[in-house]
Amino acid sequence: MTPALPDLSIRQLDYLVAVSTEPSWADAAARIGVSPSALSQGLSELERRIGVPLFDREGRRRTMRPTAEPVLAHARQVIALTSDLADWAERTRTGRAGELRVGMIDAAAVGHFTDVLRQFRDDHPELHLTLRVATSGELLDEIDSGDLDLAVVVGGHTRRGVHTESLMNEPLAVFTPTRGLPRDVTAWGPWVLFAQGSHTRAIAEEALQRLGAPTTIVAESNQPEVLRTMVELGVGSTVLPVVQAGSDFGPGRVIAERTLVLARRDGAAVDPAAEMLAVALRN
Amino acid sequence: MTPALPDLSIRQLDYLVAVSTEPSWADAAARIGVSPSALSQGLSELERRIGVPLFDREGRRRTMRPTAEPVLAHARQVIALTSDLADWAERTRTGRAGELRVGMIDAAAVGHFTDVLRQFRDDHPELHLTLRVATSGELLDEIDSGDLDLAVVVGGHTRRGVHTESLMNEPLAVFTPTRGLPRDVTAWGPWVLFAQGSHTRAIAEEALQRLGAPTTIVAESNQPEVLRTMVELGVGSTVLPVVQAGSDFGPGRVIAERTLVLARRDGAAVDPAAEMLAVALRN
DNA sequence: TTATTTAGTGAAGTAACTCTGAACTATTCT
DNA sequence: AGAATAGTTCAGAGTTACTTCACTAAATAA
Repeated sequence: MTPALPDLSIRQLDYLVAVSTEPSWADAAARIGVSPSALSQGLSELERRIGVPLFDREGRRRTMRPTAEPVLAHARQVIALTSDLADWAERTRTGRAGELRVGMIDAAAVGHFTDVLRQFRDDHPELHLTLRVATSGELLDEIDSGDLDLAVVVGGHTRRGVHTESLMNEPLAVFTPTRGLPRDVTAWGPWVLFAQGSHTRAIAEEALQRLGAPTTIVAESNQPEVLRTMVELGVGSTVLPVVQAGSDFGPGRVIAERTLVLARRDGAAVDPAAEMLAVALRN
Repeated sequence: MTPALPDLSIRQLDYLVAVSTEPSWADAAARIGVSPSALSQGLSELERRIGVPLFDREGRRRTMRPTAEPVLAHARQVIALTSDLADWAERTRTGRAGELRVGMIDAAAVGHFTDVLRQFRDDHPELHLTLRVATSGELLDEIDSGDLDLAVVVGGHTRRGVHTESLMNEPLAVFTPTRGLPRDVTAWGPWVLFAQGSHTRAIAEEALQRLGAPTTIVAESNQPEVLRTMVELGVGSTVLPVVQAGSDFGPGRVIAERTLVLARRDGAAVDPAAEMLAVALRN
């Protein structure tokens, strides 16, 4: 059991330092921006709480007694520490300090938001920003567990405890081997698609079914690079976000769209840095 | 102009440390001796004043976010410092630390209060006690200027700004060369007395005049040792405090008394150590 | 000396803060 | 599902800290 500490406030300590620095108490009060009376009462209260006489009285005037030196030293030190803390807080508030853990699906990281990320890094050189690229599902898990502060993922997932906000709609298009896409929808395919379990895969399949196309799947991968290569090899057609199709294919036939959303932990404190990045991502 | 510091109180920092230490906030509140509600509100206030989010909300529960680590470190440090200060205050209050500057006239230092001083030194080994022996006038000047915390001097002086309190009455007696004191008062003398300006000298002269004795003065000194030697050499008689007469003379004839008083600077804060010594001096 | 200025304290009133207790909500345990 | 646990919010009361104003002691000017 610790012997109850005196409840000193920064303000009181500041009073003490002020009267030790300024020529008169009135000056000290003025510097702090408080009435002389408040200063007088505040110092009386400080003296009372510490329980050791700090001042001698010369008539109506009080002068700091030498005994009070340790208290003054304490005050200076605590004020210096608090000043450092205030600096830290200011830097954190303005995103110039701290850590920010961001997750993005590949299309966002190397497609839509590359420039935003680069700019943000430049604007906040002292901020320790880590970027993790993974699937929406993984990223959402990490948001949920608190391992990420913020993520850009494919919308449509519903995760308890994760708050999402729509960022943009992104077209998904069919890309075929160089010979082109048949007029007859039932002649489309076979398919090389994102792996089972991927939300984008589900959107693609659903769109194909809606159009009446066959959904024979001959290969799967979560890497768009792999899908593109397979298409080039003639293994089949694919459905990809336009931004990930590359320039080797034609413009592609848009058959659906997916939404990219900003995901944050529900109820997580609004990290100032995270909020700034969020603003940047919204354009 | 310093950028206004957040007015954090020790109490709030204590809250933060408590929740970081105890398994639950309820436990933390209990340890501090405050209601859970107060803890909750106090931490919200702390967060608000620092201006940086410190907690994440898991539903209704708040958990400290890693970002808050610097704040926690700050809190620990300030509390440690304050704890040291509280220790110092406690030691100062109980006279186990600090400095005490005492003045005494010779009769008090080596006569009446020798044992009190020795005892006090033993009781307060960590207290830095300095003893200055000088005349009442000099000591009172030093009390007045703040160079002494407390002094034992001869009463009857009136010094503006010095508060005195009677400690004891002390007999002054006539001591003569070994042949003894004449019956006839007018045959007394000549005298070897304390130096002009001494209050005791004035008391002695006044008493001799009142008795009708001649006041021829043949030698002066403020050192009782010198006066005694002169009496032994037959230069004359003296008037001394009984305690300073030594054992070479007879019991002496008491003709007056002087008062020893405790002198302290008027309006000076009551130094705890000084007060303890004052108590001891009063017996 | 007496008047004036200066520095600081004290009292009353008010605004801000901080506590308690009660009601309420989310989470966990059984 | 129901009970127990943990923590929050709200309202009200008590405390604290500030401002203004009146006052006193000391220093300075006349």
